[in-house]
Amino acid sequence: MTVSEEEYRLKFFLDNGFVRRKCKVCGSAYWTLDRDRETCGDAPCQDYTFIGRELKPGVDVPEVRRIFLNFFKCRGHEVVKPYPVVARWREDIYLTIASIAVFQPFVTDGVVPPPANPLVISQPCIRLVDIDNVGLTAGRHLTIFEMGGHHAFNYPDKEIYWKEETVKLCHEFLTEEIGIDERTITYKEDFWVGGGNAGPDVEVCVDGLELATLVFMCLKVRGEEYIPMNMRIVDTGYGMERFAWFLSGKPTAFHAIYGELIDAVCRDARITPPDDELLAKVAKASALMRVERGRTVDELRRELSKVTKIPLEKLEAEVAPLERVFALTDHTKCLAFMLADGVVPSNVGEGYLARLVIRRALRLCDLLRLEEGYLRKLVDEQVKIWGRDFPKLNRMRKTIMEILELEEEKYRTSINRGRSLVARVVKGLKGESLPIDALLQLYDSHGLPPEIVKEEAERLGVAVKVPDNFYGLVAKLHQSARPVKEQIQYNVSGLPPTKLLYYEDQYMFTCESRVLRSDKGYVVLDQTCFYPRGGGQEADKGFLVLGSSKLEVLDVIKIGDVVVHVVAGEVPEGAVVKCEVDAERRLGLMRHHTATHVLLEAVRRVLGEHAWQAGAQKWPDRAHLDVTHYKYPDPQQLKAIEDLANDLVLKNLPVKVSFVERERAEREYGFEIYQGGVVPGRHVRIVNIEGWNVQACGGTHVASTGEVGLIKITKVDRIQDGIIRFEYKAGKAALEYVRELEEGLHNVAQALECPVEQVSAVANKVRTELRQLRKEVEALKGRIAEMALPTILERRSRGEKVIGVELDKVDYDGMTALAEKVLKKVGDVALILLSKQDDRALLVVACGPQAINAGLEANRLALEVAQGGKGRAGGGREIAQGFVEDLKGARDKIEEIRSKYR
RNA sequence: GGGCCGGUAGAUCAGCCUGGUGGAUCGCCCGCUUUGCAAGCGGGAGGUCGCGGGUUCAAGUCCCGCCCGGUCCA
Repeated sequence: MTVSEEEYRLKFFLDNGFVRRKCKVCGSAYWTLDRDRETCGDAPCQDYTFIGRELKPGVDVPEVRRIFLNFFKCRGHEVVKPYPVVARWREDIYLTIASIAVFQPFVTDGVVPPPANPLVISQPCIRLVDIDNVGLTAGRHLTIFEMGGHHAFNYPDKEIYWKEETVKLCHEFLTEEIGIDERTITYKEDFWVGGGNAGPDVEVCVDGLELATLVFMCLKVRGEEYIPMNMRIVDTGYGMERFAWFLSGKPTAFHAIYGELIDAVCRDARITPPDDELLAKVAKASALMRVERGRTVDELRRELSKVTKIPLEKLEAEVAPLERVFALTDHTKCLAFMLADGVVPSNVGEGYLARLVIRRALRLCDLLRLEEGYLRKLVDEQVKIWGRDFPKLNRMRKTIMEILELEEEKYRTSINRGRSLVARVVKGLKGESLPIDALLQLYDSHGLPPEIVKEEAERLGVAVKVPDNFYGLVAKLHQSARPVKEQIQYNVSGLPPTKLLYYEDQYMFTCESRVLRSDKGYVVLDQTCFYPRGGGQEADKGFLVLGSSKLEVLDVIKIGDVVVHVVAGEVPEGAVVKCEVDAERRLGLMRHHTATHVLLEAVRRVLGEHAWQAGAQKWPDRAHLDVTHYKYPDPQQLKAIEDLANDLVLKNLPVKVSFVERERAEREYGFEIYQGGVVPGRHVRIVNIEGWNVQACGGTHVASTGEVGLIKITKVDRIQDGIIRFEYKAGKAALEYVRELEEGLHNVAQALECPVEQVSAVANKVRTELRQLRKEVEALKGRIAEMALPTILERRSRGEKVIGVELDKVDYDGMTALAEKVLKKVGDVALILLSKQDDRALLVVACGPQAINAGLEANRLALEVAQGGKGRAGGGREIAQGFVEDLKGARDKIEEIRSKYR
């Protein structure tokens, strides 16, 4: 995208004596007051010149935040409270990655007005894409940071402010409020694309550090094209941590953000931090490094050594441990926020991201030789520090600690399992070094980081070469196309929105409607009381009645604003039909839907606020609810949940449904209303069980909780790590379920011939008896087989080398046991056993060592006998088995062999 | 959601590739030995080889489906 220079030729720049220059390093155009300036002022075109300057020594992040918010408040902006770091109102991203993310997509699409206009916010943001670089760049990269943003939303009919005012505000903030020399400020021209939107922007840099970006969002990205938006949005981002770093003049941002915590961790890890001079040198140089994804740490370190002329060994020894401390403090703050917002570690979704950060942090702890449980300790410190401004951290402290303890345990067992796995792989190794394939497999299948494998393998004396592009190779393993979801395609263009009668009266099961369109089994009406599949609720079934003909409704779907009835047949367009919803079925669905809201709240109250709905499905006779939680609930908790839910049913509270403006609903009830996922539109439908639970929900509900009837949890399952599924039944279906259980119990009692009260005792007795009997049978089989033993030994002492024995209804096990006993005593016989069954005879041939030497091999003999007896056989030289159908033929064959070896 | 790995004695695992008598170590029980001990010696108990189907004379082993666990990626 080429942007016209005019986009940046602001009156503000021209009036105040700014000149436009091109950076001699990167070639970017920028505006400056300093006519002698040669570079754009951003890293890596120049290094950091603010380190050690101490413009405002001792300033920290809360202080910067306060200054920032207050400045813009005084200039007409309303201060908006920060949103969660988990972006539950969005489907396209897991985490809040920028302050503007808070207002996407509904505000930026013009669907919903912003909470204030203009507004200012300091929003904690999490970005994990650069996690590898955290610590290496003196704090330019962080997983968690606060983005200060002043935003103005300009509508076609209402202008707040645009480029001129934005840059002016920024400039005033930097110079008047912060006290930066205006000649050191550069405004670099740039074009920004992200989140489906785009627009020109200027990067605001001072002394090598980009302090803010001012984006003028005015385009929508449609494939290859940019199309103008109706709205124009001022989207600014000021790095609070960067300001703190810049103002304090500390060697790294981590010192500015965490202060004494860095020293404390260094002490705990027994690290002597390098002096500030060395640190400053490294920090300045890090500004010049091209830090991109895909470049390895080793590579960067080598470059750093070259730039600073500090020997690589010195860097490794003195700087690397400190960088790990930086990364660890960063990761622990990130975890405190993620977990406080209710992320439960898992192998899927945002939970996986949490686990990723936890595992990296634990690995850092190990590298720093910090004791077990240190991660928890450090996160606890972070909760204390940041909980002052973000009270939710304190509220969730107990849950956070519990989760971290469980995760550390999992990590340790996983690593231990991994170590023994490495030992096994090494043992099976023929060559000297571990192949890359094995290394990849250990990581991909068992989560073993290559360094751990290397460490363990080298301890066992096997060399390991970890390729520089290791994680790239891992990525290669996962190149596969994703399957496309199947969906009914039906063109509804030209049709008016269907009037949704099920929202006007949830108990309306019949109505009269005009047929707007009918073809290929799809019928669209002007209005309907049929509920279409959606929000986890199954579609209604029933009939469309026209005169004497009844058309069965098989499915109902909603495409845009149009409800489409899937039927077996056609109705004439323009006709008026009577809709008849299967009322009994729909009532079942309503009970289960309301039961779901009731149960969800019970679950959250018992398990905690981190328990978020991760999915739900309602059928007429059952439902399930998936919830994020980190361990299997114990029986007391389950009982408490069930009790709580049923208490609420008995209270018979009204279930109130209303349409509310989105922003009002969010303000009044919080993001907890989006448990079932994001719902589109200006107005959201709010289902309110007063005093209990409020949800944004499009489903149909009963009018009061009493109508739900009994709620019975039927099964609790861990469907994924970090997600548990409750299956339950409500109303008549619950009764039916209990009845079935009762019937089943009676059947068991009858089968056991005991009273119902004693089934478990009797079942236990039967089980132990069965075990005993099985053993006894086993022993008896051996004994029966043994009975043939004296005869066999006697025949052998008479000189028989091939001994044929016929048994009756002895199975393979018994025959094998006998053979074993014989061969234990004498090694020079070939034993041919036949055991008569109903329609055939089993055959086992066993040969002792001397017999084998003499040419008597069990498998060969067995085959011969089987051939003679119309059977089949096979096996090894010592023992072989098979069967024969013709007993006489087998006997003859055995006789033949006997005579051969007499 | 997809890929990969695994499920065999109370625990950790071998056996599976190449089908033919289910094993090792620790733990447990009994006995011996020792002043004592996480010790030593001897003996013993302990298994629906995750579940179901198929192939085969024969399946822990091969094939298919399912369940459970782990792990990586989105």
